[in-house]
Amino acid sequence: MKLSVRGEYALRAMQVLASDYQEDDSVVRIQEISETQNIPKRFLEQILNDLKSAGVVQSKRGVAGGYRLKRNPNQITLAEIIRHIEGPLAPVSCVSEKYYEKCSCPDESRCAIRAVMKELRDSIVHVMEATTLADLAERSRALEQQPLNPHDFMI
Amino acid sequence: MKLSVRGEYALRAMQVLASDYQEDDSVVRIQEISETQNIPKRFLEQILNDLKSAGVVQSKRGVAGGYRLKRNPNQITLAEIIRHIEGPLAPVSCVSEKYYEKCSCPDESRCAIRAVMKELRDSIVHVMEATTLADLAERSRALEQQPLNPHDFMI
DNA sequence: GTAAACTCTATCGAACAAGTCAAGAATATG
DNA sequence: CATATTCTTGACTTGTTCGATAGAGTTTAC
Repeated sequence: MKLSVRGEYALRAMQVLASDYQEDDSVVRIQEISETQNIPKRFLEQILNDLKSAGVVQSKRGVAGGYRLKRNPNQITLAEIIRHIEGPLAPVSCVSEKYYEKCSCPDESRCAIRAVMKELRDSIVHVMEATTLADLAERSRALEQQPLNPHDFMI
Repeated sequence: MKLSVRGEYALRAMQVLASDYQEDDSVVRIQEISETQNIPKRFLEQILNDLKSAGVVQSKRGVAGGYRLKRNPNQITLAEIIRHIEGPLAPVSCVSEKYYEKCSCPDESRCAIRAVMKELRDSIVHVMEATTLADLAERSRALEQQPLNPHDFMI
């Protein structure tokens, strides 16, 4: 049920771009993201490139180059990012809406596990579609202004 | 966000044992599970063995041998099975209750992504802890009695 | 005692994940 | 125009996991 490191990096990078998003053409360098987020630069290059082909970000080359979101952060959901980087959100592909594949069980239409997995899928998709990069940026701003919460050290 | 095939097989096998569960010592042969569920027999052996060390099932050797649940199906949740076979249910380990690990982000306590992942974790855990093998067996019985639903062919 | 079943350990190939590298193309700036 | 800076592209490495197979051993019903 885990997100890959790749997917996690993608979300972190997109959050940076979202927080930096402005209507003009300002871009953020890979290196800057890499340094502030502790993400290996070469690896991040790949990820941003994927997201470029996916139409999530756009890039500008050369000295003052870098990356920026292609659309307004409130138009980009976490679901979209993860689907591009990781594939289906569904825990098993026989309940995936976008990447459906038949499974090996004897009768899919009467499979109780499948019914439960459908519920699970729905709740995962619900969270991921409901959250946009704009939400993320806003929450991030809110968290930055709060003092450190000692509770967070006690997980 | 996917379940491994191993985890899926584990759930399917446990569902069989749950449907067959009786208070006496009756067991189900590996081969029978393997055949009805289309699971490679040798592979299933490994999985059942894991679940035996985990205390979920018990085995009986010899001619009339096989496997059975060690506890009543209503005492075994899907969460328990998956945790033993796959590890953490949490999408990232920095929000896992049972397998917490620090992540590489600059400030975990103020990480907006982490906050969202926590919500996601909670909804996943909620579904998986709420569902027991007894629930699964019951739903399975209910589904078997229904006629085929044409809607299921239109996913 | 023997055949049927599980037990345990080892191994395998393929795929995938995470990360690295190098050579190339575009561009702002002096 | 030269150059340093930055993205681009694609290949490559290294380690791990996944799914599966194999074989020798153990237990038990009959």
